[in-house]
Amino acid sequence: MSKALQILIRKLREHSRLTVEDLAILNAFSHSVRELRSNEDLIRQGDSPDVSAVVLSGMVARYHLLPDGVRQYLSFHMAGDMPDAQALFIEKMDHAVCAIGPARIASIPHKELIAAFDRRPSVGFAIWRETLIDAAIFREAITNNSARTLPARMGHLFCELFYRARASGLTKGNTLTAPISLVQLGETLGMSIASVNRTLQELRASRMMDFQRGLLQISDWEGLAELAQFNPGYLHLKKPLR
Amino acid sequence: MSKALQILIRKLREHSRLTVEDLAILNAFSHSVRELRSNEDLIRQGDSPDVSAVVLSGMVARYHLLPDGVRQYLSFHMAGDMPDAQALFIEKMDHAVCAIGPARIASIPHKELIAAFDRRPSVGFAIWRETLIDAAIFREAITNNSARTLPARMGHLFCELFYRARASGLTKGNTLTAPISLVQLGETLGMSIASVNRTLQELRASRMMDFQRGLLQISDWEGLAELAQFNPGYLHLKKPLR
DNA sequence: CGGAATGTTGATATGCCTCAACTAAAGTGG
DNA sequence: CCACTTTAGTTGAGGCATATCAACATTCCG
Repeated sequence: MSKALQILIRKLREHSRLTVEDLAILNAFSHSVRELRSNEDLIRQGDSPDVSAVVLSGMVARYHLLPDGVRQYLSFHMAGDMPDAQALFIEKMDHAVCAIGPARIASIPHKELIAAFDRRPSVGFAIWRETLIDAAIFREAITNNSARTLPARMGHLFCELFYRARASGLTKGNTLTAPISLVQLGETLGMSIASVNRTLQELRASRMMDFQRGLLQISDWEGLAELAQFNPGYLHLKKPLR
Repeated sequence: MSKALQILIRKLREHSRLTVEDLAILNAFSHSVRELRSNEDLIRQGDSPDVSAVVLSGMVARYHLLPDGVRQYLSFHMAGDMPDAQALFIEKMDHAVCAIGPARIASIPHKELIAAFDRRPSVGFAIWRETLIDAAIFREAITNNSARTLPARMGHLFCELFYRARASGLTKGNTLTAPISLVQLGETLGMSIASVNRTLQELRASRMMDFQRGLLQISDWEGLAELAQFNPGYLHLKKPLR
C-alpha cells in the first residue's frame, strides 16, 4: 500500500466514486518519487513526457513562457493533484510546470495509466474528471484576470487555494502554507509587483486575510468570499465545505 | 450515415486516430438537431444536462455570468466542436453556452457516449483529447488577457479563430465569418468597448487584418501572428497548416 | 557574515476606462 | 418599400487606476 498512491486515491475520491476494483488497479501503479527544489522545472514547454506526476507534498505551478521572456502562471497544484495529466493525450507540452517551494512528486508511466483506463473505464473517468476540474479552474482564471478588480482578483486566488487545500486536509485552522512570492503573484494575476504589494496591504487592512512570507491566513472567510465573488461550485467537489 | 456525426468524426480526426470499429460506434449515436437563434442560450450556469452538443454550423460561445451581471466570454466554438463536453463528467455547469449568430447543434445523450467509452476506450480518449485541447485554449486565454498588449491580445484571438476554422475547412481564402459584436469582443478580451473599437482600427491601419460586421479578413498572416505572439502548438492539431 | 533575492515605498507617467453625444446599420411593422 | 425603432459602432474629452521607475529595507541563504 504505497503512500504516494494513497494520496492520489484520496484526491480522486473528493469528486469521484471508486469501486474496490478501481482501487486495486490504482494501487498497482508503479511509480518513482522525486524531490524538487524551489523553482525547479518538472516539465518544460515542448517536452513530450511519458509519465504523469502526482504531487505528494509542497506546491507546483503551471506556467507559460512568452517569446519576450515574460512568465504567466496558470494554476497552482498541491498534494494529490496531477499537474500534467494534460500530457496524457497530448504530444507536446504547451506549458511548463515548476515547483513553488520545495516539493515531492511521484511519476506514473503513461503506459500503465492507459492500460488501466482500458481495463477499468471508471478509473479513466475519475482522472478525466480531474482534468475537467482543472479546465474549470482555468476558466475561472480567465474571468478572474479579465473581469475583476485587483483586490477581488487577489482575494479570489487565495479563496480558491484555501478552499482546495482544505478539501484535501492541507490547511491548519484558518492558515495555509503557500510559498508564493509577490513576483509570482503578479505573474499569476496579471498585475505589477508594486500593485501586488499595495493590494495585499489593502486586503490586510480590511482584516479579512493576510499573506506574508508564504503564510496565508483567512480571518473572515465570508467577507473575503463576498469581496472576491468566490463561489466554489466550479471546483466540483462532492461535498461542499462549511 | 448521419451528416451530424460526420462533422464530429471529421473534427476528432484532426487530432486523433480512429479505427474502423471506433467509427462504427461513433456513427451509431442517436442525436437530435436543434436550431439556435442569435444569442439564444444552449445551456445555462447551474444546469445538469444529460446530453452533449456538437456544433453543426454557426458559432457558439461559453461564458461566465458574474453576480454583478458582468459577462465574460471564455471561448468560441464552431462546426465539429463539443462546447459542453465538460459536462460529461461534471454535475453542474459552472458556465453557460450561447449562440453567437444563428447556429445549429446536434445533441447526443450522455448515456450513449459513456456506453461507447466503456466498449471502446479509444473513442473516449479521442473526446478526452478534445476536452484537453479546450483546456489548452483556456490556458492561452489566461495568458492572452493577462500578459499581452491590447493589439496583441485582439490579434491573438483572431489568429486562433482563423487557424482553428481553417483546420476544419471553414475559412474562405483569407476570410472567416464570425458574427461577434464589439461588445462581445470586449467581454472576451477584458477591454472596454471604446478600446475594442480603437484597437480594431489600429489593426486595420496596420493592414494586417480587418474585422467588420462579422467578417474577419487576414491579409498578412505572418505579420499578425508575429504581433500577436501566435504559436499554434497549443491547439495540438495533427498536421500544422502553412 | 556578506551577498542575493524579496519585499516596500514614493513619485511620475500613461494606458485604458468612463461618460456622453453622435452616426450608421439592421431589424420591424405599417 | 419606407418610416421608425432599436441595436451596433464611432469619436472625443477627461480622469483615474495601474504600470513604471528608482531608491531603499528586509529577509533569506550559503
